[in-house]
Amino acid sequence: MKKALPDPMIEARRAHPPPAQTDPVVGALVDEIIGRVADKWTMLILEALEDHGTLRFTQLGRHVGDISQKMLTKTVRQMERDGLVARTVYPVVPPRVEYSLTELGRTLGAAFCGVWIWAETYHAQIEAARKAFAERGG
Amino acid sequence: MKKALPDPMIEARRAHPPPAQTDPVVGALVDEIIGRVADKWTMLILEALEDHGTLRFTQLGRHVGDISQKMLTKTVRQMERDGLVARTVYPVVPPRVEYSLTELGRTLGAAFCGVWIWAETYHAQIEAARKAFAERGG
DNA sequence: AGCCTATACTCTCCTTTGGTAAGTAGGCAC
DNA sequence: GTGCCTACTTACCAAAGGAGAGTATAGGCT
Repeated sequence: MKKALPDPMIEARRAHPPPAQTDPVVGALVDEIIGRVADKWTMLILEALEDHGTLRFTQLGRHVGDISQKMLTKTVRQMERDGLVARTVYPVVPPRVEYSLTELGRTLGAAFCGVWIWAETYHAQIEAARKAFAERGG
Repeated sequence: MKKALPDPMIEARRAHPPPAQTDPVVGALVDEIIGRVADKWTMLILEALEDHGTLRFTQLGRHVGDISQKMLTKTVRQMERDGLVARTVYPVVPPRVEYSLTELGRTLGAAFCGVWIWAETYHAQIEAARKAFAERGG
């Protein structure tokens, strides 16, 4: 499907990678995106939609877990705005709204996949580190 | 949305996990870890230490960008607690404190690597999606 | 002696963000 | 009529986070 639009700056950077360093312009842009995408609720909603496909508002909330309706609405709207989720409204009563990942959302889900695997793999080490930290006086 | 009354569909799914699916106990644990690790500052600090190796407090802050000292202190301490960064204090005046990634931190950095590549690859599409969203009346 | 500098915080105040609980719309079953 | 269903809003309050000033103190300069 939609191939990544060739970004000349990124391509140039990849062709001549400075000592493992990003160029400042792209770096700033990327940091901005990271700031929007790297939050708890975005990641959890992404996971829920990845695992269960299309979901209605309330179902989505249940799968995410301890999220307030306010944050669910807000986060999902932000994700829609960023082209990560598709929101389909059926004009019926009672209302019916379905959420699913777009192609772009699925690529992000794939990117985050490594983080989930990491969490699954190392959560025991984190617990251990935390205990050690507490014991030497945090 | 707090208590999540037992949803029969969810329960059924947990009883018979589809292939390549996490078990609910580990899943909850993982979600908790995601909640701690998936925040803007943690990711940006991780990136800074990955790119530049050992850094002192003020240098780290400069590399991260627009972070307040309060959040830098807090986030870095949390990361130390979780075993992601090592904090070395030299008892000299003026004070000197060095931060670097632990082995565990480096594995997390590697896991997040995919997200940075995603952001670099797709930021143009996000901008486009946002513009389209605004035009059809956000 | 007195003063200044450097660094890694910490503290106080204030703004922004997020949670909680109570609406709201409106067709349908009763 | 009453109540129910669902996907939101809204009002209010608590918590998180930013801005800027303050702290400690060895060494250098005057």
